[in-house]
Amino acid sequence: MYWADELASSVSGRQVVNDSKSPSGTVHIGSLRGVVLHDAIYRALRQAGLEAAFLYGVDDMDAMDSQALLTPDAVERYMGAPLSRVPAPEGSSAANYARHFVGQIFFRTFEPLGIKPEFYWVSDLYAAGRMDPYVKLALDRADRVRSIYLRVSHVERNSSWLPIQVICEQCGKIGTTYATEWDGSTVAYRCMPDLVSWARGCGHEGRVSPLGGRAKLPWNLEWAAKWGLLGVTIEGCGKDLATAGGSRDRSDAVSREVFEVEPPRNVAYEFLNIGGRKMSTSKGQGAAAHTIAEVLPPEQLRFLFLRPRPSQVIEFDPDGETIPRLFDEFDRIAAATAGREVKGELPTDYERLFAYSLLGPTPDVEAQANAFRPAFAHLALLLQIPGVEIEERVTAEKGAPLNELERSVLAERVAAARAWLESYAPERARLVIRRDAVPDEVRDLGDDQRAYLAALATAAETDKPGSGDAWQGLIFRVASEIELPSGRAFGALYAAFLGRANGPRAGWLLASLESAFVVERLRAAALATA
RNA sequence: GGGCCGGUAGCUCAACGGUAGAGCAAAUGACUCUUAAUCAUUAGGUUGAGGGUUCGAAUCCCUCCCGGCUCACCA
Repeated sequence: MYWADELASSVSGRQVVNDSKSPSGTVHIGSLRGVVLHDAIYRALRQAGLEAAFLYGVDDMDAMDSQALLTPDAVERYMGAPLSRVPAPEGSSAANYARHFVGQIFFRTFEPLGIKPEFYWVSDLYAAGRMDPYVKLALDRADRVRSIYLRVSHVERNSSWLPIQVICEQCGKIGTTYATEWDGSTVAYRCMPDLVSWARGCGHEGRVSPLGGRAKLPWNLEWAAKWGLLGVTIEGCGKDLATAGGSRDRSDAVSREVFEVEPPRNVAYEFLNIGGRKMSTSKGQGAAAHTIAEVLPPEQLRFLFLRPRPSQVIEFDPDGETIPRLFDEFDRIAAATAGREVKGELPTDYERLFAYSLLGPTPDVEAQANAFRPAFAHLALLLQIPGVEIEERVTAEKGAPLNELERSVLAERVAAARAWLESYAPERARLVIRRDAVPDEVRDLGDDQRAYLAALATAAETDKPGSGDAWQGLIFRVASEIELPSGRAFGALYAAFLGRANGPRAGWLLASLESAFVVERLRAAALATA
């Protein structure tokens, strides 16, 4: 059974799926794995007939800890401040930094993926006082929190330490304060210049109520508090958090022992590596989500994430043949789902995989499976030949007019193929007509092939073929006249015009060029000596 | 040092106790019409290493090797 269906069949009653994201730094493509996974779980629950909600929280009370996207003069002032209070970059209409980056960039990638969770902002939960009961519990039971840290993660906290981060009343930073002395209504705090390496506190000291949005819980407690407040029953996390003694273990223990709530079901998922390396937000490496999204339409992106089990690392190297193959595999699964015979093995539960790759919540699986999908690599090739009418060609391949769905699939793929040719396509997928000079590769041609080129030039002058079809016919006719196998004939043409052994449908290629140039090149190549 | 996940054909992966498989790549061949297509054929593996359990192990157990991540701060 598909893993998400298996999970859905093992629970009962109303389910609340939650996922969250800290909006610091860039959003890279790996961040989307969690989103897509949670969406699949949500859909699996609904399909199993369960009542379910899908929440997505933005941790915008977190301190700004990435200066990559701040202007130099803003670094000193805002590093360490809550993301909800850092201004949005110049030119943005968003209310603050968090809303700019998550709202303008990340959320924009949700909609196209067909993912529609209920969004909430953690700063709103605090400001509305909804987190207050958990803040109080955490402070009242600070000794338990400390002992959990020690027992679960072997982290020893000073006995005066409190599980709360106050926003400094003077400088507005949250990452730099250290709080002590909870008296039931206020805590004492100091804004430390050197508490953390990435931000500098102002030195202010005071007492303040930690309620109503003036302070936040540390990460592990905040996570557990959200579970309790929102009644979360299922929440996966990346394997960096899921390790023994790691964040998840700590939050689970806090949830049970401090807030006395059973933590949600976990689904630990692996990373997406690009070229063998982890995508890192803080180091700014790795493709941003929207960059990959240009080359991979939503269904293929979902497919990429949903095909392996969550525990499997995804090695995604957008160079080379990876992207065309992803399309091909998707098309094969689509064909199999439609009941057509396909070559090779199929993943178990391929129909489920296909359905979850489609945009939700209730896609028309049958129509999608039956839709005609032009091969990606072939489209990329056609796009590079001037004068080719793509839809006409694709319609001819299908042998019937495209329906509306197929036309939108085609448009999507044409855009993706264009983007791919500009970014990731390897040299050998790029087509360059060697206009300047006869390619060196013609030296490897045999005498029979040279004779063929000369004969074709002569025939072309007589026949004046004006279309791809006419050229294609002539190519075959001349080959058969001099009894040259068509494979050798085509090889000669590709060498003469592209400097390579193979290429796109030759008739169309020649038809796209001026006939004078074609004839001249055929003669020149025929005469080239070895 | 502890933990988690992984190591199967050149590459990406499947099989998860019952004769090691597929896709792509490669090689060969076919083709008067999608010649980067399609079709046919071939080659490619002591399943990281070594032990154990079993009638039988890629699969279960132990040890080791290699890779990624993680366990201190922060999230």
